[in-house]
Amino acid sequence: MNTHHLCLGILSLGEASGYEIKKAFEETFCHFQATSFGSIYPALAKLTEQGLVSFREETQEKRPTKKVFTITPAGHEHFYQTLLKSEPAEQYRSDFLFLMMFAHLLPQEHIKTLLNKQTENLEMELGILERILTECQTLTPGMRFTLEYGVTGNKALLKLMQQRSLQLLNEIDAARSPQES
Amino acid sequence: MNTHHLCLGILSLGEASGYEIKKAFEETFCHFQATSFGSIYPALAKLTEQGLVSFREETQEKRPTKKVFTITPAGHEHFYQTLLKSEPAEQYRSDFLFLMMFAHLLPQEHIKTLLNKQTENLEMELGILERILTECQTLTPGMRFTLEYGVTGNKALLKLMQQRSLQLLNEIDAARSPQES
DNA sequence: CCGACATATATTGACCCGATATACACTAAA
DNA sequence: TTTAGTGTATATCGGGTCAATATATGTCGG
Repeated sequence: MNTHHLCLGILSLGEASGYEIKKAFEETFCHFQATSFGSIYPALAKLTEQGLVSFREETQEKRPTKKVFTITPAGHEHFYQTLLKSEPAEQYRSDFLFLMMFAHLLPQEHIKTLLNKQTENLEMELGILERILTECQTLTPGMRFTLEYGVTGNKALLKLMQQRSLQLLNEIDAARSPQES
Repeated sequence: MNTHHLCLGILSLGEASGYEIKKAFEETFCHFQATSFGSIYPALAKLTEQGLVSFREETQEKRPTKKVFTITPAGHEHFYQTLLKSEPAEQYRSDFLFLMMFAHLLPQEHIKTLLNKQTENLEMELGILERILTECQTLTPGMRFTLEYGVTGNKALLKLMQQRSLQLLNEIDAARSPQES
């Protein structure tokens, strides 16, 4: 599942420019997919070449000219085949957990700051997801599910952060003091 | 936080070859960090060049010759400075949620298969994490925390999958039938 | 009037990852 | 017995990704 497929997916929901595809990722998909202009524009060029999308140039007043992309029937079919053969994979990368792995090397105060920042990050993302869930009434069942999935994960992790943070600090302190005394 | 820093991190726990660094990621770090030979070997070469690690060649009987890398004092200091200035970030990519976003395009049976596979994946990872937690008695507080973090997230998501899967299938079915009748 | 922000397309360079190549040893099935 | 598979070990390649940057224009607030 790469940027080509992600673009086809967005375009299967309606025509859009490269800029609008990026925005769609930032708004609706950001908690489980991301991409950048450096991937989107080359992908759209190649998809056009392959006949999976087409575009028209839309000259706007007081705005740069837009290339509006539309998915073709061949593109729809190709996207459907991609969906059918894709495995439900997930990947998770956390600099936060990597830092916690080496918490014993860091000053107590710094660990506290990291734990607080992480908690804030989780709270912020939870807030965004919940706002979309309550504000948008026209979500498809699938979209609603992805948001609830994110909410559930974040809520559980937040609870852990609130319950475990102090304990972790104490444990690290306890493991440190024998050497120092 | 890139492969250079990840290698320094592993080496700060003890000397290792490139192959062993990869194994460390697969065994202990896999639920929140991953990397590949294509990143590790160039990283080790550059770290050597910069004087942050050094290596000796270890000829083994009946095994290929090993390059055993050791972190230098400069490497320790560099790693410490990296830890201090790193932000606690996270990123999550899910082909599974992307597929669910377009579940309305897929046959009911296929959605069921995807939901089952995802549940199995979560169960498997949960099993691995819990096994490490119970079997390894010498874990540092930080390591224990990262494992519990993973366990908590996976448990919450598994519960959601068990509670919500059928409901999702019904909702998609309900949204589909008006057009078909 | 100026700086910040938004719209819009596009490229670059550094980096990352999966696949592949090479090479040897061990083991278990055919 | 041989051959396929697995494990140890190093290394590279190509395609893909990402953050930063360039360019151009318009809006809005201070």
